[in-house]
Amino acid sequence: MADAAKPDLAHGHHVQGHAAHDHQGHDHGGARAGGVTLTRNQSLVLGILEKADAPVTAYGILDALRPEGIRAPLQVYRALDKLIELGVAHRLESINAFVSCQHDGCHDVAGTVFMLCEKCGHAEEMADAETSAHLGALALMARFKPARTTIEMRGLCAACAGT
Amino acid sequence: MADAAKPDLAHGHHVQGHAAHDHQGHDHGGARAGGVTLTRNQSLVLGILEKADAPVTAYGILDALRPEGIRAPLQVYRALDKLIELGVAHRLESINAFVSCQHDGCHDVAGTVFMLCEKCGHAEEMADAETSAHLGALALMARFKPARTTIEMRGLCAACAGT
DNA sequence: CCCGTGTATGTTATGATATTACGCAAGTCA
DNA sequence: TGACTTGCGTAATATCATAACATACACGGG
Repeated sequence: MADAAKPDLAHGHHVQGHAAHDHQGHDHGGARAGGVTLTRNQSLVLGILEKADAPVTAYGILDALRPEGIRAPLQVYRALDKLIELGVAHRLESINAFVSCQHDGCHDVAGTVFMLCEKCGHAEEMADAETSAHLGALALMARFKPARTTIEMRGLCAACAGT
Repeated sequence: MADAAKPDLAHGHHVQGHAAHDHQGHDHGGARAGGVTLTRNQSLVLGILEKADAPVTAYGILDALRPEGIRAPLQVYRALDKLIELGVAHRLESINAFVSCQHDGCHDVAGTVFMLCEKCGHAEEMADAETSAHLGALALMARFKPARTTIEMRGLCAACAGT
């Protein structure tokens, strides 16, 4: 475990503007001024996602972090779960990959739309309030209580379509 | 199933109202009056999907069809690919499962919305033209050329939410 | 102070989902 | 006939995800 057993203060990543259950045991000594301080693993995983210019698979993250001492899929999946719960990362269901949130406050919006280019792999995230509203209305009509909503379009991005 | 193992000419399943490439080699003797006659494997797989009252995974289908002689995942996946291409089945990306189309002409509509109950497993399919239009507009703005669109809401259905 | 609780960690093993590679059979069509 | 296409069958493998178990640390109550 190299140096992972040593919680040497501050992990670099902090998450702000998050209005969920403000309950965080074990904050590893980070400053956490109104936000949440990520643990080492969470910070490492988020770092990979932010550095990447396209979605990354869990095993891709794992491989990227092996030098950092990450060895098992679970370590990655657990960090991802947390990051997603915090709203700073998203899971792309249709391609089994993950991206960091491109906005700041996605946790609030349920109508997050992804456009995934099948040629270059680029993922573009957008929030569309209207679509969100329509889906909400649709759910209401069906008396369905949505917890998580996935909207993903796969196709060709502007660059790859040559438009 | 019980009586499903008897392929006495005609595979039982025919698909109609489909406007795709009307090209079908190898039709196994089925009548095919304006539609498409499915092959034995495709018909078996579609049968499972139609009989189920919830989405079924590929391996679930495989297990269900072992008595019919289906032995390998690939046999199922190939049939599913074709059924999806024909528009008579859908893949639910967020739960890695498959359903038969609940309407008749889904192949035309890009705005197919699924509501997946996480408690009872029920999948409700609806077509929402407005959502579809909004997403289309969004794509147009981004100059994105969508090929396939996934819209899935997970949560609780009316019955399970106790509303 | 000690202990229960909650969260995070690390490891091993396994389960679940999906595809690649190869060869064969049968229909279509020039 | 021979090239082409579609579907089928099998084996092996690749990819994605979780279960089960044990340890560590912070917090707060008794």
